[in-house]
Amino acid sequence: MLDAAVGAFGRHGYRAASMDDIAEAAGVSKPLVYQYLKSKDDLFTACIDREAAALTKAVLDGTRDQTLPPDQQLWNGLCAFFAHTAAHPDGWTVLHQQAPGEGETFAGVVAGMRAEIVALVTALLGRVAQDAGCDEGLMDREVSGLAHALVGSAESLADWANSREEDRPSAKETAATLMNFCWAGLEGLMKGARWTPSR
Amino acid sequence: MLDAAVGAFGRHGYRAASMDDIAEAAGVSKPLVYQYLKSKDDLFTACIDREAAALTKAVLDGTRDQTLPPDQQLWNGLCAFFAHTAAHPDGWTVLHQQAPGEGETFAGVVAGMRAEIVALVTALLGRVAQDAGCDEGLMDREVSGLAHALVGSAESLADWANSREEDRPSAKETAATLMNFCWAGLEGLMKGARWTPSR
Amino acid sequence: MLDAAVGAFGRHGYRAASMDDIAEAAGVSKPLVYQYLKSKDDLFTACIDREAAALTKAVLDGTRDQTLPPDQQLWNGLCAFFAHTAAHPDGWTVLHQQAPGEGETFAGVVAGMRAEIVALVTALLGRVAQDAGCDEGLMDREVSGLAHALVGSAESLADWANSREEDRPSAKETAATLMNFCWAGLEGLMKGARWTPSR
Amino acid sequence: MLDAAVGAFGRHGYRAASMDDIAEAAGVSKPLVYQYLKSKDDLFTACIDREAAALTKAVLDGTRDQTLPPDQQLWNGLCAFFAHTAAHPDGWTVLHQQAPGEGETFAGVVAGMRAEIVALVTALLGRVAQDAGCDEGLMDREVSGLAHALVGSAESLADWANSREEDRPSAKETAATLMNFCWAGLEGLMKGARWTPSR
DNA sequence: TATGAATGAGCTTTCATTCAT
DNA sequence: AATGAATGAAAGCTCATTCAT
Repeated sequence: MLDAAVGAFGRHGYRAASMDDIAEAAGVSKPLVYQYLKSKDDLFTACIDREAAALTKAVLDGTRDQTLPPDQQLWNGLCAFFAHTAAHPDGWTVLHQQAPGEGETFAGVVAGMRAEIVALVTALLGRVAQDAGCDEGLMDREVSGLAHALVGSAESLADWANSREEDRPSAKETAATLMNFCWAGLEGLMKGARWTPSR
Repeated sequence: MLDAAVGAFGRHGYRAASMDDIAEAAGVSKPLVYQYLKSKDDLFTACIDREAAALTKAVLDGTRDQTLPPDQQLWNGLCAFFAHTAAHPDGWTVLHQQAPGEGETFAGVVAGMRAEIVALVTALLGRVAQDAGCDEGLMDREVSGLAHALVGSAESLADWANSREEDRPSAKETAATLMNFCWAGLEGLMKGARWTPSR
Repeated sequence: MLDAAVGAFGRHGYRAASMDDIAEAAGVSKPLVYQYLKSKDDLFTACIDREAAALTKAVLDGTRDQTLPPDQQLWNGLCAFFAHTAAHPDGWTVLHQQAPGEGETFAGVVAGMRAEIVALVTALLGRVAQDAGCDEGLMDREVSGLAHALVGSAESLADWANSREEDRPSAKETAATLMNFCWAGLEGLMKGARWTPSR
Repeated sequence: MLDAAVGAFGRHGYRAASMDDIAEAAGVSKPLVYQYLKSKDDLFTACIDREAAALTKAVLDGTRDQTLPPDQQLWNGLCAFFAHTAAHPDGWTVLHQQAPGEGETFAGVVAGMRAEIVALVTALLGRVAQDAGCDEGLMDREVSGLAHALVGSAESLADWANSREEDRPSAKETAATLMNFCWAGLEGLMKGARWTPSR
């Protein structure tokens, strides 16, 4: 039933998806939906919770092996991320496009999930900095921004990959694109290389 | 009047913002709103159009000087982008959080704006590749993804910067973070350097 | 099961008391309720019937002894009435407050019960008139009104007694109040004494 | 519009009267009803308030002349009461049959009105006792019950008079019935005459 | 027999949208 | 030109009522 709800929400948005639609899509009657979940808000929250937990779990599972070098770990996480978003496009839409715009309550759940992933990336970048012998304190203020940039580019690529009707890139291809995009820069950055405007 | 509408939409979302709210916020009566714009859809479209045009113009103006080296041009564009999103937070919210989730019609407008900016970035990356003497054809398939990654990280950083209640980074600081994040990678990439999984 | 229903109806009213509430209060499942009584209407009717019959029986039992003088007979009936309404407050509420307002069908049952009691009182007043040697025909038109007044004051006193949280008067005290209130008047009336406006 | 609502509530009861019915009866559309009164509860409350105020005013106006002897004053009040209930049968039904059974909120308003009238009657009875040279303290405990009995009989007679399809008694006739019913008893009572069971 | 699970129907409420002034 | 007043249409939610076990 949550599947139907996620599908409806993902395709029409929170307000536009009526409970009738959802019930019909689930192949049940409206009151039954209300028997399981007390209100539309609760239903939406349940959807977000489930999708957020699933996505978080996928990424955490992908990055479980802490013995790998950071780039391999990041690569694994990205592959897991793109594989999951490709496998659950409606869930991804709900998380990325619908929930944040429908009020603080819903946005908060997604923000929490995002914060968890950002924290993961931040920790990973910290390891890179440490490996590079970089003064960690010097970096701290910047790392949060970098993590947000990395997560944002991954989100954008997930949308991009999902939006392709044909010739859709695989999760690994997308992950490779992102690694190519950022890794050299990050590694260099951790060694102190910085880009500065010429004047 | 559009200002009031953008404010209401940005703060409450498309469905949650009632025409009463908007009219009141604009200090006019509801029928007057309908006299200027035929329907709520039209009003929202007008908002999106205006905000998208303004943001596009800001970025294009920032990158007008084609004689600059690509990194300087990108830097200018990013500064313009972050300055604009910081100066028009409601507009940015409407474009980034509300419009895409409220139906194809609205999403299309934003997608068009995004495509324009992606095209700009793509062209810029093409110049980099050319400067690096890289075989352009070899890159083409990848460049679109890179451009989307870059745009996505910029969007994410705009949100991140706007969400900071205090110690909010300036547009230049944010742009610097992003340049640091990606430029070394992009430059190297154009010279053929690639990240590959070790196994 | 009817007890639970009467309790629920008395406390929440006919519409506000849901079948779920009633079934739960009765400690059985909803379908079982429907097996015994075909519908909510039937259930309510059964409640009213039972309560009306019980109240009528109590009053009739109290006034069974026709050999007593009329005032003693009335006194006995009132004691029985107040004792019953105090012992079955929910039933009394259902009869007095809920049923009359919920449609002709239900009101009819209560009206029937009331008519029966009014008839009893009317007969009693007839005996008083006869004893007083009063021309019965002269009275007839008025007696019905007097009986209604007497019944109404009894109903009002029942509510009043039940509504007292503390220092609640006993059935006999309440009956005495009512006898004091009306008996001298009735007796005089039957002898021809009448109150008339001075102008 | 309140007229239509009072009519609908009086005829069908609070729950059974749908907002559609009320709007149609008022000759307007449902949203208009909501523009004037925020909710069904508010609408019902407004009806009760208005009817209670009107009835209270009628009775108070009838008993305004404090220079009259108590029986005349009571007579005037009763005439006003019966005239009003006969002129506004739906309002009377709402006050007497619907409101008390539909929740504490509504019952409270009616209880307040009733308390006001009971207080009026109580004061009146106090004057009678005083005129009779009766020890007032001795009476106090009983007077409240007497006042409730008197009010209850008036209510009952109002229903009875309104329920007559033909040969309906006038307000004065009804008031006379009630005065006959109670006045001799009350006057005697105030002089110390009491009815007591023979054993 | 007795019930968990399910639903048809209807009610309150809201909102985009339009007259009539 | 500009608005107070009004409405059609639809959504969320509840409840009496019934299957299928």
